[in-house]
Order: sequence, then C-alpha cells, then structure tokens
Amino acid sequence: MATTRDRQLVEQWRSIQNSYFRTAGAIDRALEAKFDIGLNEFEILDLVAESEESACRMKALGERTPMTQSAVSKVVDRLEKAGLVSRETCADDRRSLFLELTEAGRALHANAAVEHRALLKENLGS
Amino acid sequence: MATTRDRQLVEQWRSIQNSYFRTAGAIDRALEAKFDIGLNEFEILDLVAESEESACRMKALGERTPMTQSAVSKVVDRLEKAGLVSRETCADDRRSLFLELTEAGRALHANAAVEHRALLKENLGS
DNA sequence: CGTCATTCAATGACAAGGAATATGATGTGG
DNA sequence: CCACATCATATTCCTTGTCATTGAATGACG
Repeated sequence: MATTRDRQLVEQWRSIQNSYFRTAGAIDRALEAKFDIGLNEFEILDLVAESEESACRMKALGERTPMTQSAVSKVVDRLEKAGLVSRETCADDRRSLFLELTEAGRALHANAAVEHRALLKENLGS
Repeated sequence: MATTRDRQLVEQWRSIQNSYFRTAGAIDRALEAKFDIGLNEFEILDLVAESEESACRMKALGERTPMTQSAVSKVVDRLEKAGLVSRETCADDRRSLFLELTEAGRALHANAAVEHRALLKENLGS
C-alpha cells in the first residue's frame, strides 16, 4: 500500500504524457502549417529518407515506428497521393513493396527536417 | 549543420515515442480486458477520484489532461453511460457541472488503480 | 508438384479525437 | 435594464487510427 510511491509514479507518468503531447502537438501543428503534412506523414518520410538504399521497405517501416501496419499503409497512401513518395514493386518478392522519395518528397523532407529538428531541440530541452 | 547532434535528438525522440506507446498500450489493453474501460476513461476517473471534494469539475479536468475539451466531454459521456460517474449541475454557476463517482465508479476505480499503478511501475522502470 | 501454413500489404467497418460551432448562462458598460 | 462580450459545455463534421479480414505470393514438406 505504498500510496506515496504510487503518487510519484502517477506524477511521473503525467509528466511524460504532457511533454509527449506538447512536443508532438507543436511539431504536428508546425509541419501542418508550413508544409501541409502531419507528424506521422513526416516520420514515415523521414524513415524512407534515412534508408535511401535497402529495398522492400513497407515491412521494415512497420518495425521502426509504433504505428500499426494498417496505419502505415494509409499514411503511405496519403504520401503517395501527395506525390512525395512512390510505391515500387519488389522483383524478388512480389508481396513486398519498396518506397522511394520523389523529387518533391526529397525537397519537402529536406526543409521539413530542419523544422522538425529545431522543434525537437526546443522541446526536448538540452 | 550539426547532423550528429540532430541524430541524437531524433533517436531520443523515437525512444520517447516508443516508451510512451508501449506503456500507454499496455495499460490500455489491460484495463480494457479486465475492467472494460479505456485508458482515457480511467485517467478521467482517476482525476475525479483525486479531487473528491472541490466542485464544478469539467473545466478543471481539461486543465489537468492533454485531452481536448471536446474529448473530455465525450469521455465523460461514456463514463456516465457506463454508470461510473454522474454529472451534477452546479448551483452557483449553471454553465458548469461537477462530477461525482457513483458507487460502481468508486469500486471500479479502486481495483483499476491497482492495476494501473502496477503497470506504471513495471513500464516506467524503477 | 500439391497442399497447407505463413507472410505482406490493402481494405472496410467502426471508434475516438480535434476543430469549429452551437447553446445557454454570466458578467459588464452604458 | 439592455446589448454585447465571454465563459462552460455539448455537438457536428471530418480525419485518422485500429481491428479483423482479404487477396495475393511464397515457403515447407510429403
């Protein structure tokens, strides 16, 4: 019945929640306003930009983000519709896909990443 | 162009995201399974239980959670439909409401809180 | 090979949240 | 008192996420 211990845990958890939402919210709004792209879209874009070589992504993406497989699929839909990314079929396993940034995607990512990092720095302190 | 610094920030952020989602997901699934209540519902319940005296809640709740005002309103709807909480009109300002736990609400909260704290302890380490 | 289990991704149905707005109640200046 | 700004909450509409399922491709094994 360590109620004082429990209160500490709860406080710690609320503080995590607040800073998570504050940061995510700030980034999301900024990206939305300046680049017309949501946080999740940016994060996928960022992951694709990062692994600018290895093939058959989609699956791999799912492993590097807390998003669900179906959420990833839909985010990619939007990115594709926005002309930022393209789905390429994968020769050696035709179930898989791999993703590529379009020129527009590369350009947008470059700019958005600057903003993203800046907001992270600002919000994660240090 | 502190790209190595940037990578650190991004890694830090991903790690926060992962632990946030891992913890929130674990708690949410457990509460859902054992008490048929979501994480947000529990958190409101928890806040109401905490301030078991001061009146005209609703507004105050909004200030203690990252949820939107409309989200809070809907969570309270669900809690009320589930018979865990009741909205009481506030005599001195009829715009406001204050919330009370029902007996069922108090009972469920007591049990769920144990589970909640345990999962926090488990997930927030230490 | 032929089956059967497994894997990758997309989809549809549905729940939940956010923004903007509606609705009532209060306060306030003239 | 009356108009008008403001406040507390509810509600509508839209977007996004999840779960479960599907479809297609692949692998495993007798």
